[in-house]
Amino acid sequence: MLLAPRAFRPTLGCMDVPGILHADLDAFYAAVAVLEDPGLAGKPVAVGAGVVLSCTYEAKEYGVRGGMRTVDAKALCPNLIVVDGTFGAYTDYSKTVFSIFESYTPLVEPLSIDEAFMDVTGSVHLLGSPAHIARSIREDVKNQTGLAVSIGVTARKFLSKIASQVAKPDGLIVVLPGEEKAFLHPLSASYLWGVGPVTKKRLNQLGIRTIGDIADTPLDALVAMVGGAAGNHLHALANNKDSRPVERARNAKSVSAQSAMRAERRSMDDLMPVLLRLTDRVASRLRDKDRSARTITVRVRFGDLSSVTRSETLHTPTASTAAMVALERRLLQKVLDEYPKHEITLLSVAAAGLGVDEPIQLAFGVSDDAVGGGTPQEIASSALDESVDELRRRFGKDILTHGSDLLSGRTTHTDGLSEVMRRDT
DNA sequence: TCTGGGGTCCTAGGACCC
DNA sequence: TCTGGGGTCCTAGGACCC
Repeated sequence: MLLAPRAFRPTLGCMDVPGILHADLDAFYAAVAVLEDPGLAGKPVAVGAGVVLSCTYEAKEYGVRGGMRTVDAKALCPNLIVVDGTFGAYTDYSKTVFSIFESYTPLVEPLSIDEAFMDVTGSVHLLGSPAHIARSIREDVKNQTGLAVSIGVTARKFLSKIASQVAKPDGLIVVLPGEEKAFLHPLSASYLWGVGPVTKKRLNQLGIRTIGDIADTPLDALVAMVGGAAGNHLHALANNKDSRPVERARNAKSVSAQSAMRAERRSMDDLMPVLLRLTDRVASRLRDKDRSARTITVRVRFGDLSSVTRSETLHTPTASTAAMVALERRLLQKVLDEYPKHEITLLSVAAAGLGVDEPIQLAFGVSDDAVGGGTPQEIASSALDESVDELRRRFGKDILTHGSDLLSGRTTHTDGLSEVMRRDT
């Protein structure tokens, strides 16, 4: 089923062409490490401190895998060269690769730093068949960066992603219409997006091993096994149904930071510096993007790897380190009180319910009524003065001291606001 | 087999409102 | 006052992905 990429066939109509590509850089971090230090070429190399983020195919031959502890990887492969993953070249390579993608179609959907979907259906009449385009992209990436990229070409997103996995390393697989199920059904169920260790085990217990087995299982039986959403999802994919379009980058829905630590019982005093550091990371990333968050979550992982989360949703979004830390401290205190003896191995904070920064919404939200003409800036300014007065009336406090920050879209005022609203509830 | 950090989505129960 | 139905929001936990 491994098809050689075909030559450009102008007779093939657009509608018949499988026009969705999934491109995945091979062993990205490790490959970049080798490019940055050519002395590493041909050697078993792993990138990562503590755990293996990525490793070369030479290392994979020894059984080294991503996610492994580096000490375990060394045990498998004594010659393994471990490179600290902190050098900053990754994003440069990634940018170059994505700009190559975008030179073939504007419809590029990034999945991560080293992976993307592309819909090239609209480029076919200019650039040739999708298979031809894929081959061309692989050459461009190789020539301009030295990296190998594997590509799957089919008519559906999930299928192209599977095809690129099967194509690795440094390969190209094209699955033509009509041949999808023949390609898909013999593959292990774990190739499907959404089948991880737990679901795989559950399916195996019922004798379901391949994607074809899933396709042959009645939908209601599948739903009974793995739940409504997952059951419907897997059943559809196994039958080659996936109508999701390729979409350009979406905005993130949450921002988080975490820090692992030695298993030890820790007090609030021990944890506060960590909490502050993590929160500052999250809050400043929010501010950089001019966004703010409503739901703040604290997660604690214990020595036995179980974990608990505590969260709270504010009335008003915030991007202030101080406001977030104050809330997180309360949530963390709850956990410490509830689990007085547990050792703690990880602390994580997350901010979700992200909105565009509130000052902008506030300004234009009230500018419709009660405001006369003027420049946009003037309209926004008088609208803001009104809202500020309204808030002062409601809360009876001088909570908004940064009027100019409001206008400039900074978040300072939301800090005071959310703190007042929190006390209020 | 549990070793890091950053994410998404789903489920299920409870509170609350109409 | 009790009961029922329907909808939304919040919280907590879990699976999965790169």
